[in-house]
Amino acid sequence: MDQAAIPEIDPKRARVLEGAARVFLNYGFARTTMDDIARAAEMSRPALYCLFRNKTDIFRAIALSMLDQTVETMRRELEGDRPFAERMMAAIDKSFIAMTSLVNGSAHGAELLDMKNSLARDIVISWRGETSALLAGEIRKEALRLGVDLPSQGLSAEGLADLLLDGLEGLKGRIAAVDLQREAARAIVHAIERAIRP
Amino acid sequence: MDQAAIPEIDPKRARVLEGAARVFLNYGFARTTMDDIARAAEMSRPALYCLFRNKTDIFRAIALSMLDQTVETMRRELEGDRPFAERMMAAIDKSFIAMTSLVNGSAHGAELLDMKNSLARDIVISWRGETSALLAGEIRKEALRLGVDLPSQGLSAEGLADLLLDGLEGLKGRIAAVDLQREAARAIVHAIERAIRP
DNA sequence: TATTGACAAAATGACGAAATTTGTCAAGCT
DNA sequence: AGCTTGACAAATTTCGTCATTTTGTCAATA
Repeated sequence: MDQAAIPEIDPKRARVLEGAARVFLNYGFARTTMDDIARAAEMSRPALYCLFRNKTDIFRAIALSMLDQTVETMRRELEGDRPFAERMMAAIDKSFIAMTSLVNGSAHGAELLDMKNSLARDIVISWRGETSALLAGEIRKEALRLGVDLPSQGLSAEGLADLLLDGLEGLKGRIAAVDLQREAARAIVHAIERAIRP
Repeated sequence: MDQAAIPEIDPKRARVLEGAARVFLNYGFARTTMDDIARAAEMSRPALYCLFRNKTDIFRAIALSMLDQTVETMRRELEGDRPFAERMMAAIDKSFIAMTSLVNGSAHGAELLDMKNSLARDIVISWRGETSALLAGEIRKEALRLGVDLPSQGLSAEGLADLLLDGLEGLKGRIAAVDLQREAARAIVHAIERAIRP
């Protein structure tokens, strides 16, 4: 929390991150120069180096910021006492699907996802862990509400959360239309719901 | 069936495919020359051109052959009247997990998987469709045996098969050890089994 | 103190020459 | 005949070099 919050509250850093994200999405990582980023953030190029060590760090900061925001959104949408499937779908829709559609609409979105697998691999792995734990907690809570002891049924909340995330990852690559993605996601949530019922 | 069988029965083509697969796994697609392949297949380079049009065709033929073999194996393992989960796990283990461990052990396995997404994209898509249909059929059969009407429960056999395949794809990337892969796969199958129960 | 213009070092791009690889022969072997 | 081969031109890749761009870090400035 602390490590993520301190850089976030600096408005200059935020300006760079927003501008850089725009440029990255339009030109891709390799084709954007620090000068592009400086102009997008309305400051001189050297000033960037007071805020970030280099281009890679900016990219990683963007990834961290977006993924943190995703987790935050997901956590918020999971609150409340609406039915399990409804909360899960809202969380998925507002975080996971929203993020992919943002990236899909842009020219170099795919390239940036590749970058996440190399330049920001550790950040993505950590995000995956957080998200998985968050969803697993929700699944565990729902099982408890239903009076089901998952382990004794040969199930694990973590395993089901991973299944959900892998399923979302898979459908993201296979289905282009957002509404069909939502529909497929709903099917996955429903399958999990049925798996954990008494 | 016919289209796949005709090239398979030619022993010379098979020799090329075996040799080329070895070389591709060691050096990657870009770094292997037709001469490498010819030597691995113990024939002269021009002779290759009597059997395949170019290097890409050889690669695609390897992909087609391996994936066809995977489907065949899966179909065979799904036969018989053993319990649902047992047959599913055997099918997954002998086809999907076996193939990934082959690729994982080799130097340029990852690169070749990338190639499958570009040079042989259509073949992989077709394989995915076949495999999905095969697994969906099995799921549908099991639901029928249990007297469960999937659509009326908000489930679809195809959706569950896709969930299974996406889950396998995901765990393949996340888990290195084969026995842990098997364990995670078993958890997915078990979740599906519970989802379709009455 | 935050920002800038300027500067050296490093990275990238361009481009012609050299070398390798490819695809296709006609000729040779069984 | 049928299959294989060495040889050859075309295409592609690699290499070495140099010009340009980009990066990261100053001291100077407002």
